[in-house]
Amino acid sequence: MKRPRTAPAPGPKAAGGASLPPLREKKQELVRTALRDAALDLFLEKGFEAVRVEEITARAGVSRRTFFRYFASKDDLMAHGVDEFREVVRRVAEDSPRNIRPLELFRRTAAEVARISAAAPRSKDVVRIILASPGARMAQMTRVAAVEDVLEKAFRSRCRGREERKAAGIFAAMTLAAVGAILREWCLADGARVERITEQVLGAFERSLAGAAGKGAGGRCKSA
Amino acid sequence: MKRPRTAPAPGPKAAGGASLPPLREKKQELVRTALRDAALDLFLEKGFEAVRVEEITARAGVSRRTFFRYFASKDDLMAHGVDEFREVVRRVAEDSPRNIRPLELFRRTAAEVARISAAAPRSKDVVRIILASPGARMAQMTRVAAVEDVLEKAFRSRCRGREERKAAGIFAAMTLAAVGAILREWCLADGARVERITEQVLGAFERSLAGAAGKGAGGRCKSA
DNA sequence: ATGATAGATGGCACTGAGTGTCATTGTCAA
DNA sequence: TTGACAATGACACTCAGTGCCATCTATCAT
Repeated sequence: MKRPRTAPAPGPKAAGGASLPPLREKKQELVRTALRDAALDLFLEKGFEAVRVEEITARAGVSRRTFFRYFASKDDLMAHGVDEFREVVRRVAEDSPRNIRPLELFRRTAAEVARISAAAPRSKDVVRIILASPGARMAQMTRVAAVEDVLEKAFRSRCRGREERKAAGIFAAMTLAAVGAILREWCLADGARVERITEQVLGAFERSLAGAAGKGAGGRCKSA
Repeated sequence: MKRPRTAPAPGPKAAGGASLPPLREKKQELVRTALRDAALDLFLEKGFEAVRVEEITARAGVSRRTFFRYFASKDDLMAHGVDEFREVVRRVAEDSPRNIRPLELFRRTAAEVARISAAAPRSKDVVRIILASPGARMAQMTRVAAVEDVLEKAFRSRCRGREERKAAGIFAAMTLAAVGAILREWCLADGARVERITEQVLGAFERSLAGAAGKGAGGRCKSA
């Protein structure tokens, strides 16, 4: 559990876009990736929960204290890049016509977030770790929840009535779950492109939603 | 974060359904509810993250060590009764005709889980705490994830093709998100019955899904 | 170049969650 | 009553996370 006692942390200049001397920034990035690579390797070897911060820092060659200047917590390592999803989500919502149906916004957002996720460094390793360790899954979800709130707002503005806005949260959760399903299949499928998997999963979902007979294997039509 | 170092814990006879002498069981239940009530009150007063276990045990009149014999963690307090959802989900799936569409199973499961949740002791307080404290929300999600896995299996058996089964996870997440939305509205709505809120939210969602003009307020028909 | 400055690191001590162990107390059944 | 066993409290311990400060190093003005 997070214990947000007081201030954020002194640490490296927070990487907050602000201009920073070149060599310093280079070194920061070096330490950050060393830490992250060491951690991901260890998570793959021993499972997320079995790895202590001390082991990570030992492998990366920095002190325990320095670790917490780069990452807020062990969980934070699993959430790398998740924060930028907030912007992605906002952008997709803005770029989409104002009057598309929620289901269409769902499709676009899920596809885009999945695309970005898959392109991130060591993305398959991250998925593998999450599939293997419940703790890692939780660490992810903690961060993803913040994205869900932004997503919910986006969906709210696409729902017509006051009543229907209450369902925006369901669309938001659907979207993130779809991303999860896509990434999982993409990780298991041997070398397929994300775009293909995305169409496959999203298509399957929409067919199941409609209840119409799909073109897929074993698709018997059975009226409810 | 959970650190599952070794064994579960010695503690009270684990409440595992096994027959236990009457007086012992009574006392256990007394301590458990004292602990839970004290915790919930404190969470409402100060927010989930600001409450230390020590404060809870002080108010309940037991030692710190005893707390961890009744609850695995502070988070565990927020997940009271969530575990039984697994059984509820299984039961709903079994009681439903084999050939209903996933969307119908979604509706039935969400409605039933929401009904059970609302009937739990102090359920509105729990929702209130979750709405106020991000940490409490996470604590819930951690446990709910286990239910999601059971739910996913249930949905998988309702999806026709091998391809469509890949979408089962999306239905599972949808369902739990719907429960969350229902409970939130139920908590905000003044004294309305859960059943009414359930119909409202689920109906709104399905209308939004179809994109057809609903009967609800402000439902203009707008073709995409 | 050189020295002042600001940022980065490491070490240490501290809080708080969670766990193992054991002596003590209380309940139950014979 | 007494022996077996469950529950409790006290203590010590591990590990995550944080504040503080001394030290080191890159940057920049002179």
